[in-house]
Amino acid sequence: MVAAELIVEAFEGAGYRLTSPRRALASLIASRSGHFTADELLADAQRGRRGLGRATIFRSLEVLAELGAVERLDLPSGGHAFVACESEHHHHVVCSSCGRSMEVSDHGLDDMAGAIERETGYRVDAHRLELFGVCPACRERQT
Amino acid sequence: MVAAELIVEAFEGAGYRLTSPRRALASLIASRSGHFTADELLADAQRGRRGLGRATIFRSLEVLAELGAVERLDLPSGGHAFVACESEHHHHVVCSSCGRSMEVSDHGLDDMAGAIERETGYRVDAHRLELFGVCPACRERQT
DNA sequence: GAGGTTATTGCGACTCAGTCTCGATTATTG
DNA sequence: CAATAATCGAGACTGAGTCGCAATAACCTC
Repeated sequence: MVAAELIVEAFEGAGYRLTSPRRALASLIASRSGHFTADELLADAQRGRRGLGRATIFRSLEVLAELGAVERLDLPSGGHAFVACESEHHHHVVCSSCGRSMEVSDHGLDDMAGAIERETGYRVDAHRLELFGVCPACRERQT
Repeated sequence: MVAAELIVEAFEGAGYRLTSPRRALASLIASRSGHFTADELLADAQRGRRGLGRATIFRSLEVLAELGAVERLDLPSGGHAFVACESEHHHHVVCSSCGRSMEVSDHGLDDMAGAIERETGYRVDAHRLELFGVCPACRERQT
């Protein structure tokens, strides 16, 4: 859950026009906790009878991902989802039961990347770490 | 690059029938270094005029992924690819220039997962780490 | 505030990966 | 060798994501 303004500002700050579809999208994203797929947003948009086109959603999500306001996740199922982000470089733990996610800080992953560079000779440019598990609330409910 | 036998044995050991399409697939995979997509294998199969059906390739790859003989990668582009694996739990560095990949060992990722569990309260069941960069050979070629 | 410029939108057609169905085939077991 | 059950291949199908294009609307300038 992230304030809609953060997303609006991301567009604005990067020189994109502030259109009403983009505002609508921002508030849709803000109203979601946890991760969401493009199609979920599309469904939300139609339910709230705001006319948000399919293509627009995909295009905006792509822009937001580039700007770092949103991150694309690869679910274990092979599907794609998104999460809204606040901080710079980070990773997510996502709950496989309720879909909610939390950001986690880097925890020495950079050191690890360094060790791997030395070990393999590769120059490591990018990494992706995704953690899947069960959040405290769901754990409690399970027991 | 992995011996075709390893893959054949994976099928065999898990009680799957040893059919000729599966053998063919094993040798196609073995003949590849680096990662490959299902469609690349399909193309290979047709070029070598072995009749391997599309569905069969997907099905077998799925089985192999379950058996751990192959791992599914999510490329930064959003596409999916596979790599043949030898060892148990590990991760890959993949070269964004030539596609070749290497396995890397765990390097304290488990400790990290533990730290994250303590920090967030999540129980972490699975993680995925993918590293992208440039391999030594390609680095040399670049300069 | 009007007007021009240009980004953005939405629609629908399209692509492409991956899945499903089902009749035909074939590895295994005895 | 026959029976059985897994597997195969072809093609129809699905669903995510993209593209082209004409219509619209932000933003800038005056």
